[in-house]
Amino acid sequence: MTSLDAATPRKKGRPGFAPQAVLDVAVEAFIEHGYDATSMGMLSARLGLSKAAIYHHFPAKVELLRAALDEALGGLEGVLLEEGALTGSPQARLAFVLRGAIHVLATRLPYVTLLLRVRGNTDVEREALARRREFDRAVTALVVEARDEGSVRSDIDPRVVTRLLFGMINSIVEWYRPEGPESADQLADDVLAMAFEGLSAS
Amino acid sequence: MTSLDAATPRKKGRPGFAPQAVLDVAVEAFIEHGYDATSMGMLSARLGLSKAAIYHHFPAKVELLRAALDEALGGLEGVLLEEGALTGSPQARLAFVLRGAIHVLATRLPYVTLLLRVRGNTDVEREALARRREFDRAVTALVVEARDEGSVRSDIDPRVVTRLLFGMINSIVEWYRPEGPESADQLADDVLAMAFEGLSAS
DNA sequence: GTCTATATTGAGATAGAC
DNA sequence: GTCTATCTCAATATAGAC
Repeated sequence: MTSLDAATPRKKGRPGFAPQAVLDVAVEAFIEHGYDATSMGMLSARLGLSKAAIYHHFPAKVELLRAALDEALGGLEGVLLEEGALTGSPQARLAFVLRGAIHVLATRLPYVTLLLRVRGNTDVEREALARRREFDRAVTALVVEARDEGSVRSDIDPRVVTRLLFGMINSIVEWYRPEGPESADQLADDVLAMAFEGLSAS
Repeated sequence: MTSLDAATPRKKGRPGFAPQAVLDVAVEAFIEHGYDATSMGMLSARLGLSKAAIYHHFPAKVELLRAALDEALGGLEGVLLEEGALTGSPQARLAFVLRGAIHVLATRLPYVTLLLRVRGNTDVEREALARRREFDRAVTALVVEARDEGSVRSDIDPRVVTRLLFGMINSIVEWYRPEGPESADQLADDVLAMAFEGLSAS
């Protein structure tokens, strides 16, 4: 996954690269330099592969971006379909979705990191932002439900609440490293504690 | 400031552009497309000015970036030097600094937005990130003081607390617009309420 | 499936006239 | 202070051999 030897074994004889290996290297570079500032030449150098060979796996640079963003969005959207997001009290469902989002973020860190850097300059980016907005809308709806139920404060606009919640959650990509001391579960505990109870000592 | 007629009046006869007008247009473009992906040609088109004329005001593209980042960092660093950041209880000083950071963010929105997009690919960016880290360190020290005082929860690592706080605060640049309905003071009230008291209904 | 070689476009920056 | 014209280099993408 991180190295040159492909994760998926090849079907035929040739050694070569799995598309997944190419994608992972590309995502790493996109995060480091930004999508636009990353040249196919840089990818080819990192892969030890010619530019032309990359075009064999992905027909255009933007298809690498599309595949990566889809990986992130699929994960987030999947959380909304899980059991815990559909049954239980609004507060419990909200907590489940936030925890799920943190889990996706931790397990698909590079893909989500890239998603959060996208600004909507190409069609692929705009489609991704639209899907992301749809996800946020679903979470805002949960915040509204929890507020109506009385479990969440009602003195702040639910959209602002949702934005601040995801501001906190999304910022995790800036510093969390899976190989570090903190597990994804511990991380989620800390974030949910800060989100629901706040900074003040109880 | 936002338009073609310069803010600072020219010393000599020629009309021309104030450097500040060039900078503001550049920052807008850097935010929209990213620094690397913004070409001097795009800036020249937006300004209605030739590329060569831009080089008259700023000797290189990266100097535009440097000036913008300095604007943001100067504002944040200034907060730490104000009266309220130096006197009072740790909790009060922490709240003052967070409120001040939100105020800087709202009043220098484009500059801070750009600062938050910087990834450290050039020397100018790395210097900016170092200054930003120094600011964060100062805030972390305040969190530690407030924790020792007993006013801030002690079950989460102060560095994690600070990162989550600024994750929330920094995310404001993604959606806050000064011309919108919410004033900067209201915004700060909401953010501090969420930060200190959390999402749960009291 | 990978290579070398190349077509074509646009980048940052400069020269020198006005 | 601004212009046109241009230098040099690197970008995406393709052609065609192996």
